[in-house]
Amino acid sequence: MAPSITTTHDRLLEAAGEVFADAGFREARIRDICARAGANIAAVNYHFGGKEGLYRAVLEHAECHAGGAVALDAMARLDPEDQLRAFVRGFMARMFEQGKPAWQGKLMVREMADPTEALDRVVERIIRPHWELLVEIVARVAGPGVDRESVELCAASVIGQCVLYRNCGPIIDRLSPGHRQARNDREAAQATIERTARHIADFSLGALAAMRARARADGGPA
Amino acid sequence: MAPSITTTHDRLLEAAGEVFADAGFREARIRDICARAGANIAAVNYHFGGKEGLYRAVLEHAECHAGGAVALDAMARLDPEDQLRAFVRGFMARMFEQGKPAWQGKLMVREMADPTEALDRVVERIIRPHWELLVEIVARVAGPGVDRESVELCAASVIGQCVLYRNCGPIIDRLSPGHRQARNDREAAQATIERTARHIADFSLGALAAMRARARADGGPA
DNA sequence: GGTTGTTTAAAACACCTGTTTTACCTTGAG
DNA sequence: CTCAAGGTAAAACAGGTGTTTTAAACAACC
Repeated sequence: MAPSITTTHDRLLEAAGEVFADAGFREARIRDICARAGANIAAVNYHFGGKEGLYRAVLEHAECHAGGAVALDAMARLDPEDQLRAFVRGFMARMFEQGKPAWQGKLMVREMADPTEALDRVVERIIRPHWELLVEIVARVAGPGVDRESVELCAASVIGQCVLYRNCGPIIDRLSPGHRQARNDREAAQATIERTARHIADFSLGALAAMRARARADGGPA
Repeated sequence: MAPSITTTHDRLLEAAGEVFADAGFREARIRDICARAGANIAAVNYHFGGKEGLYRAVLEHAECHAGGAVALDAMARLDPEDQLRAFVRGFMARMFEQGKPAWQGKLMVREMADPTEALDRVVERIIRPHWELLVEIVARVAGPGVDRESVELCAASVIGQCVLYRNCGPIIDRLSPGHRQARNDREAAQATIERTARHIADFSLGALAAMRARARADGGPA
């Protein structure tokens, strides 16, 4: 990181965002963060009171830069099906992209795999908005005949498919070599993500269509 | 653990199995393992050469007790659809059950979330057999018109849905309170697992049916 | 210009965790 | 009984990590 543009406080925040997003809270080393920020180790304690304080600050910072991802309005004109496609694509992108906008997604997934003290805050501020949006979309796709519990199970199914690729990359690479995510080739990686997102959306839409049809068959004539 | 029934070597292996399965390799503390085994800390190094050696020994031990879970033969008489249901139910059970038979499943999922040096071994000896079986089942359900890559993506979708509930329990509890997994009430937990497994199987079967229909529509007339 | 409060830097600290050492105990053969 | 070998126990060790201390550099103000 360029140590010239901002204050130590801000450089620390920036560097911590990257490191926490990539390594998670526990595996992140504050010596590493400080090295990237060109700051002294004691600076973390001085400015943020400790590693946890720094993590909380990064979360707050990430919340501000949430962007318009969690906006149903932006997709209001789309079919529910296309809304789901857009959601999955956006969700996947957030998990794999590089740069600041992706922090939120990565931190979210990290907190899923390995919760910290800040779990409640992360759930309420970051995860729940995404979740509510997805549930809303799934409910529309599934149609009115499907009860809330089933809708939530379906939403969880969608999330599960997405998260797998983030958390189990090494195993997927070994099991399904053709799917190897070219880590260095940005374009190839992007294409793989795109393809995977399309599969997840299609898979889920197929499932939801079946569920809708079944609900109609069950509930309609009754 | 009862320190009376076996040798220190075996008690250590037993205790390590539990702790590694529940906490994962990194989070497991050998002091904790030794306490459960009623053994001295130095015993780990004496008998297994270190924490990693102990982990490898546990894996070997778990491989022997694989049981007949990875047997397509046992389900040969079922429809492919019921084979998938059986697979999902068995997979979920392995991840959540308590006791020795569940080690393998838990270690497998742990290695997914947080790989160790033994990843290659775990993949080849434990994960791949399950994977090949699942791919085989999915291929049958999807029918001959679906290519291998799509089948593998679908298999990954199934696994992703299952693994989510193991790795993201705390978040699911918070997002979907109705689904709360009663940790202490064995029966309620069992019922929840059963219900979730049924959902995952139905969801996936719906998706695969749609995919099969589409493949037939695309490929048949062509 | 001196003083005061803020920020930075280097080192030391305390804690946790896997490992090693050292001595002791138990056992079984000769 | 003696002694050698394998196993066990307690303590010390070494490496890494977050934190604290101490002093120095800097900036703003009277």
